[in-house]
Amino acid sequence: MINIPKGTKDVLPSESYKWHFLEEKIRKLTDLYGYKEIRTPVFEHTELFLRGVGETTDIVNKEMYTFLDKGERSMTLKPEGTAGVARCFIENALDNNPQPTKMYYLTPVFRYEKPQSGRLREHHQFGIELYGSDSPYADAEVIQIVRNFFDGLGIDKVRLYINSIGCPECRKTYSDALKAYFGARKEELCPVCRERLDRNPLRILDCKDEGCKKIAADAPVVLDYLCDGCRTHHEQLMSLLTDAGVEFTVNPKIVRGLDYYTRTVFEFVSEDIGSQGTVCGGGRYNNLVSDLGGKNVPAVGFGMGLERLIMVMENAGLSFGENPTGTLFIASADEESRRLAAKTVASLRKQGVKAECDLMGRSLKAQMKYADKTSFPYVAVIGESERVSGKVAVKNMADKGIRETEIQKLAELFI
RNA sequence: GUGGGUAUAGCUCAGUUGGUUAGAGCGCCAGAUUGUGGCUCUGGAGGUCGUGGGUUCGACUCCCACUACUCACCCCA
Repeated sequence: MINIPKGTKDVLPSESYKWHFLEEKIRKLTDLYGYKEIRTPVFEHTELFLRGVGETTDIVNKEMYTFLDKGERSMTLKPEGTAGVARCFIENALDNNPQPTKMYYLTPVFRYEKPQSGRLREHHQFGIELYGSDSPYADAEVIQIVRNFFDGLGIDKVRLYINSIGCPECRKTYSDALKAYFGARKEELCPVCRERLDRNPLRILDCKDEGCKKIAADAPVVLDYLCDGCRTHHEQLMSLLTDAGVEFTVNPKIVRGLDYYTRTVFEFVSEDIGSQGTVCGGGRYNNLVSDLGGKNVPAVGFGMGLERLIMVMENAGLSFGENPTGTLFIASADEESRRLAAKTVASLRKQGVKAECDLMGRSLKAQMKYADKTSFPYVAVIGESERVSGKVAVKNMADKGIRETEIQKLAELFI
């Protein structure tokens, strides 16, 4: 018995309609906002993520699915969606097109983590990538897409938190301030944070350790250290969100785990799905394209975890639409009639009617049970008398109503 | 990587201080007089009781190890 790899999930035939439902919503939503789908490979050169996501991040350090291919090249299954898009943008010189470039993706992503509720080794993300604009209007549009999407699904208990972590210049002064502040109280920090002090003091703000939390509460706030450009950007974004009626909470402690972020960062968090409550995370990454060797192209976007989104929706009892069923089941009353049933089904399908017949060699009664259990709304029985008369009764399974018609004209009832 | 919890049928679970052929409900399959579903009834299939050791006359039950699942930390979607 070979079972499923740790941290992965099968989507069973009885559940795939939920994914189709979301994917359909996503395609309509992105079309409404003018975003086109971009598809990039599931694996890339490892180097792309080292440079794109950042070598100090946990994702790159200990969570990547990296392997050597038969040509001894180091490849990595994508741990997030943005780096591949940036690579593609540069490689295809998409900045030569009218800007901005508005893209979305649906992709599996892979991280070697210890699985728990809401955290898998393979999960799926819907992401938005908006390249070419440094305007806060772009940040606002991207955030509004998420809120609009949630609204359309009936999700109301997911809260938006925003922050600005500045540009490399103001982040440096802030980082120095943090080092000074935490450095003075180094002994009180947890061991992990003592390590972080030198490499990435921003992350201390995010620590869940009670002692660290207390100290972090009075730490310098990044928003006080923003340069004029970054502060203006942040303020404009907030007023644009207010104009749009998008509620948000400024949380100076959100930092995010990917190095490429600049200025705006945001998270949409649910309280109801366990400790892994972030359904959507994103922000601005103005230096990613240039860091990867492209031109100086600013960008903003987000990634949304679809498994977590489904958890939120199931938790709230929200609808994924109907699981589609067939329309007409044609049962056969005897062996002689199977051929006519099969021929009739084939003809109906050509005319676009979702028709099925028995493939199990079952009795008529068992065929009826099957049609009932699989929720066919209509059933027709073909037997000796139907073969002779060429007419058939179509039964409505819900109200037992019967309609007579010629076998040849069955399709007319359903078109 | 660090902790806690749990492992008995496809699913949800019983299994009495260790004692013969391991049970239920649901689901699945087949029947309940000859061509009609839902309700009811009857029957059937399906488990090396997570794996490997140990204790014992005897282990699903007690002990150890391993593995898997799960929740939390870390991190993130």
